[in-house]
Amino acid sequence: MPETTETTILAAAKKVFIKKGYAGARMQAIADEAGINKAMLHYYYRSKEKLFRVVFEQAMMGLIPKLDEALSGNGSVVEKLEKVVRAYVAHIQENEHLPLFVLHEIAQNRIEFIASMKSKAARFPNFPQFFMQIIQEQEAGKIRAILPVHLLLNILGMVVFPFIAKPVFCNVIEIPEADFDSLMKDRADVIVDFMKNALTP
Amino acid sequence: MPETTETTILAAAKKVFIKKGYAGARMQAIADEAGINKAMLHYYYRSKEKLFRVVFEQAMMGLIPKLDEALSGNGSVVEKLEKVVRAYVAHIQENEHLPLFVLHEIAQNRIEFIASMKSKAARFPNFPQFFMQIIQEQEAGKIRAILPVHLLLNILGMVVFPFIAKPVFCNVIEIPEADFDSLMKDRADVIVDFMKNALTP
DNA sequence: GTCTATAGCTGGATAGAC
DNA sequence: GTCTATCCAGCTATAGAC
Repeated sequence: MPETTETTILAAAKKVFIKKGYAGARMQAIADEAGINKAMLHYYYRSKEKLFRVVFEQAMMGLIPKLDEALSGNGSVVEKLEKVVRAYVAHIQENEHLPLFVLHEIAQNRIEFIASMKSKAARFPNFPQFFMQIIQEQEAGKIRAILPVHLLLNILGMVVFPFIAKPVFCNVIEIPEADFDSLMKDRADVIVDFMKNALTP
Repeated sequence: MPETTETTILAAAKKVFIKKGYAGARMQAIADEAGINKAMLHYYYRSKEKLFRVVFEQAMMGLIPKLDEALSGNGSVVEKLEKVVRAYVAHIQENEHLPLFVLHEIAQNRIEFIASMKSKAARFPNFPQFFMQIIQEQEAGKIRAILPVHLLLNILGMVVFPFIAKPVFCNVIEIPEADFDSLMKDRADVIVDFMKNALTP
């Protein structure tokens, strides 16, 4: 990706929006971060709203296709979920503010995102198919009974929560954030282990 | 609690702040919600910042002591965690925007909250003690090995995540929010079951 | 205590020179 | 394309009448 002014702005906007949220972000802060002038933001992206949409879309694009990559193919349910866990933990560790950003902005329903997302995303996960596979393995006695939706929520919850709760958690439990980070290095392994135990009949 | 103007304002402020976040909340919106005038907000609470602090503090007070209630006493680890799950699921179901609010605002570190919180909270959970109990039960072979911090994160993740992710989840998976809500009725049972299977040696 | 009116500022957006 | 200067709406906060 060449470093044009346009891409510099976008990178700066990502940083600021994802950290502060739409309402908390300031165009001035984005301009400063990009090392250029406020007017340029409007020259390239017209408005705060439009700039935000680009940032948000790209943020989602970094998440949704990862699910598809993990869930498609022909591994077992546990193998697929293990892929989900590892892919997300790794991705979030490199973008720590990302999940909270996405969750917060969607809760504000600033976005009617699914329509635009599904059409634009190169890959989109096939949930009905995956859920079916879960049920089949359960009927075959390979994994314990649990509604597929709940299983997915359990996994995603264990993956995502620690990162968005880090500041609260460190404060309440009183451990330094550095210690927390080093604990998180094993995070994927711990989740996979926990999941396997929970699902083994 | 008598319905004075002061309490009316606070209730309105809770509603607006928790739904929109600090940056997204408008004093006018709070005034409207309370059915009174903007000037009154300042008369009673001086500034947006000060009003926010009261709201935030009370929000945290609704969460932290619940942990203590569940973790103190003399049940087993699993029994205590089951209490945590049931208490939080119930509480969040009645305050659906609460967790995202707390997580988002703390991530913005608008709050150096632990100091003021620990001194004001009537009950504050004793984590070292609980973690010790976990280790003891593990050494006694009663539950599987897992670092106490990770275990707690797993449980809280499974509890909190579904509620904060509801809008995303419903959009991506394409199920109506009403269906999701009815799924969530069993949520506590599902988590408890999953946890027990994961922890049983 | 409660209201109306308004001050004062912040921040998104634009005009216009270069 | 990039900058400076500026407009104007929207917001917090206050003054002042009742």
